[in-house]
Amino acid sequence: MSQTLKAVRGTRDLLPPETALWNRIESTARSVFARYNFGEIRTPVFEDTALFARSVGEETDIVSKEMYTWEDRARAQSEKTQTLTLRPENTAGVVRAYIEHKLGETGQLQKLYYIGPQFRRERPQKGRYRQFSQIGAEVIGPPSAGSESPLRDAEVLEMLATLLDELGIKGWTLELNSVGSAADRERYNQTLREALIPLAPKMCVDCRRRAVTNPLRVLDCKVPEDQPIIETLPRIYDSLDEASKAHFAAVTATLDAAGVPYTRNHRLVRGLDYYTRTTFEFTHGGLGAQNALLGGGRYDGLSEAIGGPRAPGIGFAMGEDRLVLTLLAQELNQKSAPPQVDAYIAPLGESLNSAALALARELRHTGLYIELGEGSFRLKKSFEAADKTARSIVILGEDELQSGILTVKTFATGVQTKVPRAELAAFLAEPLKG
RNA sequence: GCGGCUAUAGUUCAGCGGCAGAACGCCUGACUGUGGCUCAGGAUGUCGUGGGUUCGAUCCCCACUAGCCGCCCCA
Repeated sequence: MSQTLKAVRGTRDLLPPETALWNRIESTARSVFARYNFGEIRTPVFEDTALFARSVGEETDIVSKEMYTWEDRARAQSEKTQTLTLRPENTAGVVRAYIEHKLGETGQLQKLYYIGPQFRRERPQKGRYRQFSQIGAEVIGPPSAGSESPLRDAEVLEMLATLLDELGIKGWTLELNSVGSAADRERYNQTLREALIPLAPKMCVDCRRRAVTNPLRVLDCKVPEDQPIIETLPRIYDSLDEASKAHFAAVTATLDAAGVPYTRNHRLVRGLDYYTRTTFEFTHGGLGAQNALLGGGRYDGLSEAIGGPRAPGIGFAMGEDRLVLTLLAQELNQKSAPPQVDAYIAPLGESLNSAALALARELRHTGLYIELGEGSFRLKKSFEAADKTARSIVILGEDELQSGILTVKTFATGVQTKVPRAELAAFLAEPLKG
């Protein structure tokens, strides 16, 4: 019994016409990033495992159980084996590249974006795949370049609001919080742990476990009965030092001035260890449990954590798969787009096939979108095929070839006319006719 | 990693312990160089994979695989 080979669990093929939507999303993102003076960075799909362990955090689920990791065998005795990992996210790779290429030495703020596949070995669900694509950007640089300024946070958030609007995402929400410095966070963790000692026994089993293992995660609990208790817990804002409070106030004031709507979410504590101060999520209903379109935040200590110079930064990662799902759901109610193909060339008889390709070549060189039929088709079949794929049909029979005057029928109007070959391209290029 | 639901035509899905079904799509013709609307006809398939029960399994049971939903976590 031969097994048919299939895409492995959690991976999938993207086919037309959906790939057109992916391209639209990516070109929109590139266009917005360019206007904000971001340049593209492309880092390797795999990296030394230590990079992720030291940046994302040894204890996070991502690193402890979701990475695709393998031992790269040595090819020579002098070569050491290395433990490699398919990147589970891209910020670590970008910061590694920033350090490796000494971009901090330029003294300039680095504004970098990426679009590409990431890999996590999670249980697949709708909007969650083992190979998934993220669109992300990072603003990073030495403090002297202004990399710590709350203006940078606000600008990134304002850019994201612009991007989601230009993509046509309706009804997004920006949720904003601050987790403070690494020290603030540790202090809060301790405060929370203590506050939970008397409360945890009244909460769900997961919270009882989290109260000990990872108190911050209690804030994410969705069990309705636990909500009143969670509301009484200390808020992270009260554990922030004055500088972090001031930073957060400046971010919100700048957003207010720019007219970017947001809601404060005291419970928004992100899972990756490297986040400091500002953290945020843009969410959208209709994605089920995977309601986050994108998430991000500031990571002022990340560069140093992986052996680089001080290089504060802020960035985000957007789930491209989820953008596609959201846009597809929105477009369900809209009528399908008209065919992009300008004309379908129908040769009448196989002897006209070569003349048809020559004509198609001529028209395509003018920039027209042309589909080429097949001379063995009966004209009726050519019409049926043309009507499904193109806005018009160009009939190429012996008469047309001899006279140089082609027969063109426009489907939208049903009008059929004779057009000299020299005028054909111009005729087809007019939207109302072609 | 855990729990629940699901798997039948290209697609969306019915179905039943005893010949494999519908709609849409596809093909052919009515119409020999004219599509859409209509009418007539046609083909859809290892019923996810492997085992078991049974005279007989697409149906019942088990395992596996995959998808969906939730948990964990996260984009």
